Amino acid sequence: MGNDLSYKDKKVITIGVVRDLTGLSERQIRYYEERKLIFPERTAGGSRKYSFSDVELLMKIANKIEDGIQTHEIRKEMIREQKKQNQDEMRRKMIQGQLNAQFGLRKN
Amino acid sequence: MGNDLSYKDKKVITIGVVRDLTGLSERQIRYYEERKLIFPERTAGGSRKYSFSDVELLMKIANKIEDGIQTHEIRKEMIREQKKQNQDEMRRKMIQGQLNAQFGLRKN
DNA sequence: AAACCACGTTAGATTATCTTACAGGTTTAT
DNA sequence: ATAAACCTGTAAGATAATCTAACGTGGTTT
Repeated sequence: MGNDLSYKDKKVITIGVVRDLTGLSERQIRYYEERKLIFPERTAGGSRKYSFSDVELLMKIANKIEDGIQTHEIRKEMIREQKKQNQDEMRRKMIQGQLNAQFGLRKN
Repeated sequence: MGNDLSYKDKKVITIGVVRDLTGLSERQIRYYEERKLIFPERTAGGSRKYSFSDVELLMKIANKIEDGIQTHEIRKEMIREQKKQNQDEMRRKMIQGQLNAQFGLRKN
C-alpha cells in the first residue's frame, strides 16, 4: 500500500522559485500561509520549502482570490473538502477491514 | 503525445536541498557539474536549480564513484546510454511514421 | 617525478530569504 | 457612515544560502 509521498508532495522548492512558477508575489505567498491556506516546511535556517502540490494549490487559491473569494472562505472550503476526503478514506479502509476479517488476506 | 516535462524533470531544487537529499557535499555536486555529469539551470541571480531526476542521477554517480569509477569513465557511460536511448527513440518514431503513412492515422 | 583526480576548506562577495512594521485602497460588518 | 477587517506593496535590517576563485592534499596514473 504505497503512499510513497511522491515527488509531487516533497517539500523542496524555495519561495523564489514558487514565485516564478506561480506568478504570485512573495508577500502573497507568505500571507496565504498566515491565513492557514498553505503549510511549507522549513530548512534548518528557517527558509520555507514548498512542494509541487503546494504550487498547484497556490494557483487554485490565486484563482479564487481573483474571483473575489476571501481567504476566510477559501479556508472553509478546503476544510470541507478535506473532511470529505477523510470520510471517503475511512470508508475505504472500513470495507477493506471487513474483507480482511472475512477472508483473511495478507498484508503484502 | 505528451512529453510534459513532468515534475520530475523540472529544475526547481536549490543545491542545499540537493545536498540534504543526496548526502553529498556541495563541493561534490559542483564538481560533478564541472566534470559535465550534471547540468543544473540557474536563477536570474545565478543560483543553481536541479530536478528530481538530477537528484537521482547524482546518487547513481555517487555509487559509481564509490566503486572507484572515475568521472571521466562515468561520463563516457552516460554518453553511451544516451546514444542508445536516442536510437531507440528514432526507431520508435520511424515505425510510427511508417504506420501513419500506411494507414493515415490522425495526430490527436 | 609530474600530472591528474576527487575532493576539503577558506575567504569574500553576492543573492535569497526572513521578520516586523507601516501604509493604503477595498470590502465587510456594526 | 464609521469602524474594522482584508489584501497587498514596500521598506529596513538581519540572517541564511549560494557563488566563484584559490590553495592544499592524499591517492592514482602516466
